[in-house]
Amino acid sequence: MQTVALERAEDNMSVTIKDIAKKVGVAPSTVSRVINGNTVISRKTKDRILAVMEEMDYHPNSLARNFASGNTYAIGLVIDARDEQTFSNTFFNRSVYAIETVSQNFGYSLLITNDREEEKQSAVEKMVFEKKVDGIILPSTSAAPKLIRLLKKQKFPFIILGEPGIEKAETSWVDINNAAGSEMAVKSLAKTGYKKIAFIVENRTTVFSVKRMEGYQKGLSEVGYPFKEQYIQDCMENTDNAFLITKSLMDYLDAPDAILCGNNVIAYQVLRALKELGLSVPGQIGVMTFDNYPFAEYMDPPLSAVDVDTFSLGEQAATNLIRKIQNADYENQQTLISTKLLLRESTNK
Amino acid sequence: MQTVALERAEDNMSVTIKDIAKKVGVAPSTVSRVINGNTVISRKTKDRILAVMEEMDYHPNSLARNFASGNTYAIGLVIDARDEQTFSNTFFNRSVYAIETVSQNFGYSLLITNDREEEKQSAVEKMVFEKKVDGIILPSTSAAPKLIRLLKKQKFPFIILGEPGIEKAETSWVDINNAAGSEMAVKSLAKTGYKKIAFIVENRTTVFSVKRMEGYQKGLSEVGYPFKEQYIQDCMENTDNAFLITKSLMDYLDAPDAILCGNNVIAYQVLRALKELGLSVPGQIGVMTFDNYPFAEYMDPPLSAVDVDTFSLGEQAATNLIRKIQNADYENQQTLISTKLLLRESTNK
DNA sequence: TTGTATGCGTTATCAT
DNA sequence: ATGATAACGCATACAA
Repeated sequence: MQTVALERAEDNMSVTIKDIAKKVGVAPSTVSRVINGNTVISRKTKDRILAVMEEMDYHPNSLARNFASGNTYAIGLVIDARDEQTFSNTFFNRSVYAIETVSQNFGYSLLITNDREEEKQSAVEKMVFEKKVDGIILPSTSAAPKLIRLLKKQKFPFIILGEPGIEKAETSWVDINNAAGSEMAVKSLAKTGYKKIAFIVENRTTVFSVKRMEGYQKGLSEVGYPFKEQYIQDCMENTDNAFLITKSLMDYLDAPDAILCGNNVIAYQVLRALKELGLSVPGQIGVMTFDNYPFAEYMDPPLSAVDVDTFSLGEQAATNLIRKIQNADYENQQTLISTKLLLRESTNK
Repeated sequence: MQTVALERAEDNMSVTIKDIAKKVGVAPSTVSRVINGNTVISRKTKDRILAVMEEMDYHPNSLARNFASGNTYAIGLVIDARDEQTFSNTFFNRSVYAIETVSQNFGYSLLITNDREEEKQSAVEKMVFEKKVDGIILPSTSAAPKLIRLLKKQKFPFIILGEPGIEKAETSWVDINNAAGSEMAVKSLAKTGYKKIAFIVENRTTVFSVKRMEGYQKGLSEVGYPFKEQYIQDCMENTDNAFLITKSLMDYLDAPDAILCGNNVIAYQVLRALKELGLSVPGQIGVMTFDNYPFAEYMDPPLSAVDVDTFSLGEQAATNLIRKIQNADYENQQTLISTKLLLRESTNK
């Protein structure tokens, strides 16, 4: 009869396993077993229970479930709130999308927290102490030594998004293979015939930037090009600087014939500067950029790009984390996601 | 003594209010009352309890708290997964940032879910049925009649992000004042001296697009300009089309002298097309765009823009939702966020 | 102001 | 394969 369900609904009381049990004539524990499905139940009772659950419009109360089991079935994603930009970062957001997708597939909720300092403890520490999630994904910029220490001490599952500056071998992390990315960029440019390749980076300090510079140098040496200090230029976090940097780069006696850019905005400024100088791309100078979004292919000319698969990045991170949650002995793992080269007009010699 | 805390830690068992109570020599309920702070407790016992909590490194178990109280202290943000773009949408992401900020301030966690269809019920319905959150924020694109009906029937707190197509008056929602936005754009262009203003929209179907077109027409009539059908052009969701659209627009005998664009990418294509046609901006034709990110100010020339404050959007949504959660009688509310005009070179007559 | 007792809905540990 | 029952940690109604 639908009546019971309706009465419940009117009273605004939820149907519980007890109600199901009573109606079917079994013990609540039997109903619980059916729900969890990890015990063998006779086909007959199982079917009857399922039918009644359907009939009474039963939905397990996750609050009670979590409490009884001690799991939250949620993972936490930490956002580095020191710059609001994170959320505006398209690449990061593809990762978030991937993380959400994987979580949902595994039956986990995704909880997002900005890593701000509160009165005494950070929001992240709070998540851990109060058991709000079963594990966390941490951007490397938020992976402070203190936090890492806490997580390890509590044996709290976590994975770092981006190669960390510390404890590289004693933590799990996932990153883009930045070194390989710029190496393949240099090699491709060289193969096309460019001889003097400059690199304009966002900064020289972050791990990913350092890796990219290493890969750049490695690429040069592998194709037998000399490394020139002044061919690496630093925007110092202000991409507007790329405009003037380009102009002065092209002022050198020994000016480059190709420029590799750390991101799309830098590339945009480089193109503007070259245009002002009356230099044709790719005729007189080649331009290649990291990141294939959002404007790379709309630029004039369309930009060749080192494409970075941030979906995979998030996917790997989430998958690894959930494995760790479900298996405490799961070993630490470091993963590098390969980059891909998208050749477009801007490097067509 | 630290000993107890240490033993606990070694056993990997958490300190509970019972432990605190025993140590202090009070009843667990007294400890509970101190934690929740809504009962009057004698200064003396309160201080002793707080001291011991500190000493034993106590942290309330949110699983137990939530279960006992019946609240999750979490709000759900639904993402429209039908396009992965949502996450890549900078404007949307500013809203997310705001929502997270407000939630955290009120002590709520933020849970993000893609609105995909699962076996039988959507992820959103699941959140509601299984009491995973206390309320949800729903993009208007996900506000299907079926879901709205469910939410209302369950008296489940929710708020819609973007003016919904249905039940406008019987739901709470927050949106950008799109109509006023294009109206002020038209008026500003007219005031500058532009006489024939075209409008290239993403589509003609979504509520926000319809509102913008209404505002555009209202603006025209207020400044006494005639409305011409062919001055409204539709990209049909493919912004690349804006390139060809612009070319054919300028082919008319009665070609426009200003173009208002639905977003940055459209504006970029418009600029490209005008450049190819050898038309100077703003000399021969003015260009203005909705949205001030990310490239509007870097364009050549820098683009005037209707700036849309998506941070406020999210802030309002979250604030209203939490009020609703905390006060069941809180009345439905419809909020429109004002737009702002950023005048740059592209409309300098 | 504080203590006692009960219950929240489920899982898990014994039984049988 | 299933039943009975004890937890889980906290909030709260009722007593005192």
